[in-house]
Amino acid sequence: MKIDLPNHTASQLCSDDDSDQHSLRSRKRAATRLTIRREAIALGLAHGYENVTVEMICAASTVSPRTFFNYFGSKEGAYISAHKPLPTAQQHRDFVEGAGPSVFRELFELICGTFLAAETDLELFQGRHRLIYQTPELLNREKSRISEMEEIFAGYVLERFQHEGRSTTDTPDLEDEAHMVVALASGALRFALQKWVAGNFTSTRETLMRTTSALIQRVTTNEHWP
Amino acid sequence: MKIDLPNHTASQLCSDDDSDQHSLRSRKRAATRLTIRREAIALGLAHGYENVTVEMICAASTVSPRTFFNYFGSKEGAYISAHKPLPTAQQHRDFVEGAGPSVFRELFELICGTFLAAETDLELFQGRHRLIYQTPELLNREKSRISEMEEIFAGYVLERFQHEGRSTTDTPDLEDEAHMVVALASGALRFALQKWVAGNFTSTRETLMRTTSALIQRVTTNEHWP
DNA sequence: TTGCAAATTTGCAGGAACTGCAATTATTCT
DNA sequence: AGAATAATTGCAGTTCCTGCAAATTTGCAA
Repeated sequence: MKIDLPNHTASQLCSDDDSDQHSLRSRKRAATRLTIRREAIALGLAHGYENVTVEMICAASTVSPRTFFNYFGSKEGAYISAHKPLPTAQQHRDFVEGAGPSVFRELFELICGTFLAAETDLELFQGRHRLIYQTPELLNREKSRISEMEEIFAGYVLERFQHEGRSTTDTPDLEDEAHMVVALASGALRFALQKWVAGNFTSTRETLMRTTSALIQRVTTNEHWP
Repeated sequence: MKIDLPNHTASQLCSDDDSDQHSLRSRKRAATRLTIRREAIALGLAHGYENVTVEMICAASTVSPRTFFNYFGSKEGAYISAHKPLPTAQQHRDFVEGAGPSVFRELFELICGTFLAAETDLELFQGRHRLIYQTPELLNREKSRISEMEEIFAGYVLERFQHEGRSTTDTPDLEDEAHMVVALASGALRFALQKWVAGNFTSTRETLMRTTSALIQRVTTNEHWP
């Protein structure tokens, strides 16, 4: 099994996808990857992202620069969230075929669920989050990562619409409608995530859901349409 | 007057801001800048962004590489939209103090007006647009540029809320609410822009407004809240 | 017009990110 | 153990980008 081909064109950064479970090899790889990430973030937090060189990171994690690039493909790669949190086929189907009354609520739950499930190492997550939000360049990357996710979820919403019997030929804007639903839900998620991080990861998902749902409602119903 | 300090940290790319009007100097600078942009985009369209080197661009526009970086600070700089289209103080005030019934509509008009007013050279605009949307790296930049704009407009919406008497202490989520309003309006704008470009810049702003407004309405009113 | 001051362009040296290639070392399989 | 496979590494080279100081151009005033 070859490591992470630098499939850089598609703005792929890297994946922690370890399809093998328990070979010495894959455990070692996972360990190395984690070490590099940790050192990278520690250095970034200590000296500021732009003052950290790949060489420093390598020195701190005792790998060669070449190996660093084998793993991450780019300096940023070591900083940007590893997982592309995709819903399971099951979650996907449930959402598409679910006929609940509120697309927003269900979409939000879907995203929430997928997103939170993916993050395992809280400490790493926090460090990365702090660093990203104090580094414009990383923040930009993060934002575009998020907007890639949004594309995907917009696809799901579109599927759901079609499953509800609405067709693109019938409603040409259907795709745009899907995108806007996602934009709104995503705004809500950003909000929720901020609360969650600010509150040190304490509040329950249920509480967040309630608050957020109220927010969406307020935004969209205070409006007097022309 | 010094040229464009490479204020690169704040993800500033460059500005075509020519505060002087008519000195030979500034006209020459403007011309050079335009030439470089044109050549850069032409080369990008011809060979693909990543296969174009700064040296090629320089050769095509007869400036030294060092001068290129004096102008644009980065390779991307020559490709990403130059203007940061900000509303005039007048437009800003009108929006903040306007008490119309639909924030969305007025925000959309504000953005639309500011945005379209800024683009003068249609041909350049089209070329850039085409190239950006076929180059992931540039698209990311563009997206983050857009989300910077969104920040700004979210600020305006917040001001408007406050002008309406709503305070942050009263409603802690007020800022988030502003962001969500912008997210929605921005989704609408993206939609509108796409139509506009696809239709070869023919449809009137009024038509777009109507279609878009209908879209927003559909998204937010088909919803049965929990 | 001439000559000085300020703005602009340029060359050069060098740092840092990144890639391809081939050699070396470590793991896995038989 | 020994062959097959995978991971790591070194090295040379390209490209982006920066600082600095010298050369050139332009604006302006005597």
